[in-house]
Amino acid sequence: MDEPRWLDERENRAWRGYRRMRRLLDLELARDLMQDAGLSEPDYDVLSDLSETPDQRLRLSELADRMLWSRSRLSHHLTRMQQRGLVTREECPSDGRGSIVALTPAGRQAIEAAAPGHVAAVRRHLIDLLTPEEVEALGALTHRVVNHLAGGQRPSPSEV
Amino acid sequence: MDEPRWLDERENRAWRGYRRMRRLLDLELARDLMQDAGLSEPDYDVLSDLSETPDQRLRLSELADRMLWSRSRLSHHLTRMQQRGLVTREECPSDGRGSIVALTPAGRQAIEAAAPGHVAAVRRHLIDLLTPEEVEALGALTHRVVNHLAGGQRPSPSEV
DNA sequence: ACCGTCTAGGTGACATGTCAACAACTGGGT
DNA sequence: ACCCAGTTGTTGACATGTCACCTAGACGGT
Repeated sequence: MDEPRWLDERENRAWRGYRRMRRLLDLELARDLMQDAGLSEPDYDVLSDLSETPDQRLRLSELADRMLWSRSRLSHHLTRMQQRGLVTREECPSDGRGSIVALTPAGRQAIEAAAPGHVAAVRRHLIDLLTPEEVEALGALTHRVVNHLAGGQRPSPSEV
Repeated sequence: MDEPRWLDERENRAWRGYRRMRRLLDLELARDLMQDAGLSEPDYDVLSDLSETPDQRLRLSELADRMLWSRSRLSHHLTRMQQRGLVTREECPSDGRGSIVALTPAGRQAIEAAAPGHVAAVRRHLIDLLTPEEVEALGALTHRVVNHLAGGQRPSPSEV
């Protein structure tokens, strides 16, 4: 094994900064979201993805793929959200194995109540702290990394 | 409540890209790390922080603060790592309540074996995909956000 | 129609993280 | 010397995520 190419000072700064930001931003956004909407981040993501869909409903596996979650994780999480009345499961007419996840009125209400505050928090703690050039750069760079990772032959969490 | 300022297209692209990258990068790095070193990311972080310290040992609360972990989480995790022989707990001479976490030889060996591959993975999936300007921008932007979040009166996870 | 194989989703056991409560100890004020 | 509020680290109960495995249904080849 050759001597590895360690990160230089600039690279290290970026890498550490990224990880620290990741952690702090997560804590902060999760805290805000829980306080003023009673939702966890995973809750919010599920509701958000469902609400963006024309019919407010999605096949479970379709939702799992969009979220980059395993089917198992999603199934467990849906069971909990279902018990809270935020979503329901319906039979899939075209596939007897399938299961369709649908937003309930309470779920719709929850995401609509939560969204403005959440977006405001994202602005306050991230977006509005950046220059337009930085927003642009962040968009470009993250998409490049995502394409690299998604394009590779890495199994998605549901295909393991 | 006024109509919130939703994210425009560019902002949305940055925000979604960030979250997607976050998730994919995490899966990939965790996978690699587990496969070729038998360590989880949290394991790696603990070992890494300890190994960077002059004496290979730290007060538990000091380590928790550096990692932005709650003391509880760290304590639980250390118990597991201790059972695997990667770290030990020592009494703190200056404070009877205190506990000092120290790297064992096996822990040192584990981090030294894991580090080259991990750094290579970070390069392969992130750093080497970016232009020098992007690395610089990522460093600058993340540090600004971190200062904003850490500077605010947000309680750290150990102070809740 | 009947296989054999694959896919969808669910389940239980277990690993990990969170939260509140606790005992042991510190350190300043009196 | 003594109190007492604050800090340190641990613990147990519980929430969440992961993994391996299972059943039911789909679907192509014969």
